[in-house]
Amino acid sequence: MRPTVHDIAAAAGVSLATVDRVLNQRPGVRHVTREKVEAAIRDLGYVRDVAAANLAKSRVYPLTFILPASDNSFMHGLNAEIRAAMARSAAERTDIRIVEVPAFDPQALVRELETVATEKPSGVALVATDAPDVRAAVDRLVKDGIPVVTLVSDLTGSLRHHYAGVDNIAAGRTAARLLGRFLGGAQGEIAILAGSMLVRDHRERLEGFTAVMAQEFPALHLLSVLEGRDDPEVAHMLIADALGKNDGIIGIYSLGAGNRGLVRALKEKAVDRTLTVIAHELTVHTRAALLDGTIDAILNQDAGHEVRSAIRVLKAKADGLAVIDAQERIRLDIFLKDNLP
Amino acid sequence: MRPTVHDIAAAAGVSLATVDRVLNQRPGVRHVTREKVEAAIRDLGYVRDVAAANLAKSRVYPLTFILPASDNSFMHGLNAEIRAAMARSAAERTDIRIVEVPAFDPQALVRELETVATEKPSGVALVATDAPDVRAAVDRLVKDGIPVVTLVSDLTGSLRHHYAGVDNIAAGRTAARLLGRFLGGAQGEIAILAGSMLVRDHRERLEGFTAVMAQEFPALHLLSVLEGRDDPEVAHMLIADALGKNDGIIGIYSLGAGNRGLVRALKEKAVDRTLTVIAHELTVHTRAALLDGTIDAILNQDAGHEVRSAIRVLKAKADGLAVIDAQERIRLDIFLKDNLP
DNA sequence: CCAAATCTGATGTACGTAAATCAAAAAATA
DNA sequence: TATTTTTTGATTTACGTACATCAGATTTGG
Repeated sequence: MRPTVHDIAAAAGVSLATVDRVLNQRPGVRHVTREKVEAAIRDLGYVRDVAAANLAKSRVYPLTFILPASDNSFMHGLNAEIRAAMARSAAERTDIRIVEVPAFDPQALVRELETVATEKPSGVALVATDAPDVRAAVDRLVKDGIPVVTLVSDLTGSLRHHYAGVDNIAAGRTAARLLGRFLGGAQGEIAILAGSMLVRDHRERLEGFTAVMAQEFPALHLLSVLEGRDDPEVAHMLIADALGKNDGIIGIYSLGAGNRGLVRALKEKAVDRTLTVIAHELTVHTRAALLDGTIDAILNQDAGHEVRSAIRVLKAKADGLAVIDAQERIRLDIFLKDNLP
Repeated sequence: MRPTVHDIAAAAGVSLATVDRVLNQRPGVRHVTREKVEAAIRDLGYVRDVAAANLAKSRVYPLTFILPASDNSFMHGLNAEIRAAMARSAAERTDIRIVEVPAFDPQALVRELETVATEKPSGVALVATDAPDVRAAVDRLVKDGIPVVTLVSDLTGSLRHHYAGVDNIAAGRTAARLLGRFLGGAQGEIAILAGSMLVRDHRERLEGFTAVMAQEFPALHLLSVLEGRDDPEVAHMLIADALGKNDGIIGIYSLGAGNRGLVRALKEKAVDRTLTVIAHELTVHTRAALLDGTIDAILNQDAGHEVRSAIRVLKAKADGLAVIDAQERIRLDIFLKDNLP
């Protein structure tokens, strides 16, 4: 049997109340006594029974998720996964709130972070917009003792406790190698469709992609980046235009959202030519395109895993517990038509 | 606030004791009364607080893991992950026991399953050897009310509650497509190195691989399967021999273990030729080979995920709770040198 | 050395459920 | 109707921890 507070009290030769004061960092314990208790805790290998503690505290974890109000499949999926987690709130003792802020608007995000700070939740998860003010606001939250996890897009250089998302540089590099290898030794042009260079994850994907391309596949020439603003219509226009003007294009890397437009353009303009296409995020549209051969590979991040991981980490941090790192690593999924879930 | 047993009792107009009898399926409740209580449970949306219940029961989940006594990196890794889970036993209320049985020996496995049945654990996880007797033994366990999860290798057609492992047919198909695409339109021979055709997961990988190869890459000719018994020495010998005799080989698919031998053979015999190589399972050896370019892609199943998933599922089944399917799907990881963890 | 301040112990209640006991009520049987 | 059997209620203890209160002990400062 694992030791309880009673065992600690007996071993340290103090009362239960004193053990409790030490464990919960309440005042009124002399230094020497505190050390006696801590020694007993170490010796017996006591670990607080979190379930019992939470029961006694009737603890719930109020968690706030701050998301950009973007109207694309990925954000909708993320939203749905958070709602699914809300449905499990009772069992998980969470009380989850979703807040939407205008996308790509650092100031709005900062204001929201400040509002959230006054509510003192057990934890905050946010899709970070990369700006110094946001960093500062996050750091303030952390210094107030509130666990913070970045979701999907990281905020490097800030004090956030954890990042629940994929390594986007690695994603870009992987896309480059897949595209390069799939194209064999062929020579030609590569079109790149991004959402916006203002978002960190897209910038990082591009960075990784161009690095590997330059180093390992010099026969492939990268065209300048098309910014589709994650909008299917814009994406369609840009790709249709590019394919019409340039028949040297033999490959496409779509690193953002709005792939419905990309797929439509491909079906209209590229039936007669062989294009190799790599895209991000598995949606109904990209899935269908992968199956019918329009897209050759999809790189994906599992929003469900990201949300569940963020919640686990926030709860653990709120309790000062360790997390299983391997479990919380969000993996880059590579889907070919053969290994779709 | 979520409803408690007290609320149910009040709503159903019965006493706490009766609610308890209904909840824990104890005898001594008239049919009509039982239905009144169940109605109240539904109406109020009561869900038992598992943490409190476990606390009251001082419940632990005795779990038994049955593994083949195989001496390869993957099984060692699996073993290590189970031990890591044992280290978390206190917090997770588990009491995990590992039993090793001779590999590829259905009778030994059946005997062990029968022994385990007498111990009435809360759950059993096993790496299944595919045989009718084993299926029957598993079915008996299930009928005794003991949750059973197959690990790594499934036992289709049995009553096991869940399979914690990858889809090996999909894995084989994916390997085929990667190899085919990486080879461009080239023509040549493909060597296949397996552990043994007696193991279901290897058979399934081969099945998926040959299917896609035949259908989509007719220019590639598959050589007959080499069985390396998951042994590095045997694998080395077989591959070195094949490469020496046949210089039409342009690709290799290694779908089992013992890749240390494969890598050594490649470094000795294939420095001057360009081979495309796909292997399974990320280990120190395959990892190094991927980084230095000897191997082009690694397909992997995350043993840690499999073990944690098996434990979660067994606990949930023991409590009659639902599992999050998406969370328990074990994914096929595809590693290129760019997205290694 | 006494008063004040600080520390410690003893005790009780609570969290939500499990499980047991005994008494009382209701139903079934004779 | 009397008796037995079955069903239900009331109550208590327990799980391991949190938290509050009050009394008693010990340590400080003057």
